[in-house]
Amino acid sequence: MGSNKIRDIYDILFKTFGHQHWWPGDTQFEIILGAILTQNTSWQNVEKAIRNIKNAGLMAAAKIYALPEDCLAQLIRPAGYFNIKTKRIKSLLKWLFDNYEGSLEAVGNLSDHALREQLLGIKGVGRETADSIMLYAFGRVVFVVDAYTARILSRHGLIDEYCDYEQLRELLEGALPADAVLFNEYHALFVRVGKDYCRPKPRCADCPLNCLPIVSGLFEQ
DNA sequence: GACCAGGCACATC
DNA sequence: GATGTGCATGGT
Repeated sequence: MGSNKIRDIYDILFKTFGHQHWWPGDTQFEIILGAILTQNTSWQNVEKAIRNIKNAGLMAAAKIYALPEDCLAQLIRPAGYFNIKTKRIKSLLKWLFDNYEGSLEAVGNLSDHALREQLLGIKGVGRETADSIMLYAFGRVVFVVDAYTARILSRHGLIDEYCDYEQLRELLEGALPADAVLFNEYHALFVRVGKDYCRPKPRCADCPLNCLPIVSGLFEQ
């Protein structure tokens, strides 16, 4: 029930938008950094922060770990919430260096379950950030749920908008073949159509998913 | 000038 | 367990 619709939505999105080439990042470390920087923040702003770090020649775990907090905060300023994100990045790096000598390769030896538990234990890494790191930095078969996922599926009447994160993740993982490449593409496509059309105030004209009848029922005054 | 963005932790009830 | 709030820059 509903699983065919979930596949149908994927097909429409992929036909409309094609490959999204996610995650936009050159290295495993850059992906992880981006996962924290993009929390409740547009990728456009994150790119500025990443560029600052690269221009300073600091895009490496050990270099960021050694950097004073106020320096890091200034570099990532364009990404917003820069004081909090500085602490989150530092806490992730402290975990990485305290437990794995700074080696992401060593982290990669953890089982899916252990990796997720470890990531969720880091202050500043919640479920979406952990799952983004799992999927996009480590290629684990985890569906990354975000605000767009919930909004889009709820506007198609497939879920309650305030559906629990884990329930929604299980729904998607159950409706789709367990394939990291597919999960990668689908999450990126949700973000793509969400940004363009499925905003809090919907912009349904020309949206390829065409949930206008449902949405107008929900939002008309 | 509002609205919004690829969340999360923490306080309070 | 559910709900509310602070965190902050930058594009539309």
